[in-house]
Amino acid sequence: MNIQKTIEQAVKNAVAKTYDVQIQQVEFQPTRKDFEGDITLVTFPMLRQVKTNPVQLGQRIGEFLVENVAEVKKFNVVQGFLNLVLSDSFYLNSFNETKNKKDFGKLSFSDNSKTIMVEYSSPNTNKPLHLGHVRNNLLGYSVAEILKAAGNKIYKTQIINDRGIHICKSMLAWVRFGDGETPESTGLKGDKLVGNYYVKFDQEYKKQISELIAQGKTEEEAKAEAPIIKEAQQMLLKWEAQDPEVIALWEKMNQWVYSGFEETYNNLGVDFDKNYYESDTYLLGKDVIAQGIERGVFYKKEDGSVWIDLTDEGLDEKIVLRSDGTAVYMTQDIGTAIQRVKDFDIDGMVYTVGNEQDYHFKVLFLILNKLGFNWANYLVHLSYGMVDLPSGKMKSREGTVVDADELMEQMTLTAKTISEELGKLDEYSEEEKAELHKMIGLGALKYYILKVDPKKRILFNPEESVDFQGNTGPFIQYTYARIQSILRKADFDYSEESTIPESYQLHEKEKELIKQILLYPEMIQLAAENHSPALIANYTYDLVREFNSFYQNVTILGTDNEAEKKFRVQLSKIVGEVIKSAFGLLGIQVPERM
RNA sequence: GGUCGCGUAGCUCAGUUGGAUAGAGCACCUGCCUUCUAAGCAGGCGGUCCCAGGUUCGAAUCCUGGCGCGAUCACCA
Repeated sequence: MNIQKTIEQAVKNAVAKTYDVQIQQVEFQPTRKDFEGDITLVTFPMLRQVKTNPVQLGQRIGEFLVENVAEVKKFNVVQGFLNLVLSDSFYLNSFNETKNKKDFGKLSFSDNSKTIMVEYSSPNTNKPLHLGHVRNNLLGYSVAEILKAAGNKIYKTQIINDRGIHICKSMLAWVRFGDGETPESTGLKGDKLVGNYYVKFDQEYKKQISELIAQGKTEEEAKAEAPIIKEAQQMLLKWEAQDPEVIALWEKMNQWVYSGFEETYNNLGVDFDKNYYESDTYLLGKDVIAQGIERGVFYKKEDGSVWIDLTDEGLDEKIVLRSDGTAVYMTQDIGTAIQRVKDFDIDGMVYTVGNEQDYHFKVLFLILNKLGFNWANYLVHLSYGMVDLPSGKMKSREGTVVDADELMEQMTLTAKTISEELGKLDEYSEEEKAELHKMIGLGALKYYILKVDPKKRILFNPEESVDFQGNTGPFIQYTYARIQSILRKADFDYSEESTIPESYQLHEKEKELIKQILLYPEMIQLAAENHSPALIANYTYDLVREFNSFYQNVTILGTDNEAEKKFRVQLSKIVGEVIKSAFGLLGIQVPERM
């Protein structure tokens, strides 16, 4: 069925017959552009078992394949490389098969599918989302879509960090300096309003620290004794004691933040099946720790704190419960993981969290493993590099962040400017134009971020705007729009089977396009295995580059051969479908015109 | 200091399990809009794949040792 498998078997037969040797591995690679051929057999590895020279071996196998495998039309041997030329009819047949497939490239849920929960975003509720969150969101959403396309059942989730001292800081500053401000009264997005007070707290805190230092305190003392920080700590205690007033304030301000986040998520085009809130889960895990002590996984120190010894694994000792019995981050994550498996009967989880937490997740997975959960083997930390600015790390408190909403706004504006310069959309209404500008602006942003290998860090320079030409989202969207234009202009029925004759000689560009299309299914699998949207992005770019070359070198509607015309329209249509499908996996929409 | 990650063209990035002369985009230079959308196409310029050893028929890729950048090593999250 798979052509490579067919050839592989034939190669084994050829070697067995000619040299009486059974070979195990047959190595293929795509033929380099500078040589004639579609698929190349590398003969060097076989020379260990077969005693001959590479050229002769290639020659013998080549002759055998041409004789015995219908799809192999001819061959040439360059050094130890056997380049095989496949017949056009093979490509035409493959093309016709994919043409009729519904969700070409995607697998549906089956017996060997897994149910996986993908966690991403997971923000703090004390400040707005910034570019770092944008990368996280885009990655998490896209990986979820890719895993789904690879045949898995997916739940998207986030854990919202809605409690703790940082939230109390915003709350306190609002009480102190807020003068009753609300999103309604100021016209500010809720998350922005609350974020302002987080900054305000920090300013006040710093002021008090320097005052105390001026009075003769050490920096450490000043940091601990500043009245405002003590007050925030008091507030946290009250929160934990369920003080009605504090709880009411907390609920009110969190609500502001949530509606702000919702707007950002909507604009970004990401969604979640289930939200977990830290205020619900932060106590989870304690029972598990207690059981773990009995089973000897954890041990208690004299002061009452509980630890796990991971020195055998080359790691350190790690605390899992404080001496006062309260939970730490790790306690909570253990509890939450177990809770999720209970809630959704999942086989595994993907945590989209920055690489600064590599160590944490290594430890978490190890602990869950030692606790004996078999699903612990299916936990993945989707670790990605930080997004830095030329000036260094982004810091919310110091205001050196690229705000998510502003960034999207900016991208949309750039798209608008370019679009208006080109002026191709005169028949569009203002509303349609606005929608398109957003689609293109976000396409540029998303592609820009997703095309980079997740584990690499991104240096984002706000001064140099994201490109709209070359290897970019808009270039790919543009190609899609071009294809749709052709389909609109094709005033004949191209839906049925292509009637291209067996003898048809495929144009080189047509053949390259079909080759690239046929790669799509395995690319989805590869991207799923590697949790890498970048593979999809780069694949799509290659496809689109190939199509544009075809488009500009081969006439599609201009040919007077009807069968050829129909075939080329169908080919264009499939390319469009693959672009749309692949971009869907990246969370990027495609336009009918642009 | 220990651990983990990264280092490829001026810049941003690709490079499958080790394979042929290391590829794209941006920028710069040449051509191409009376013909399917020029956000495009065709071409040019541009490389010590961080350095040094090693493994092998063959290394950007694997191993060892350096150098540089980043992260992490809290009873923070």
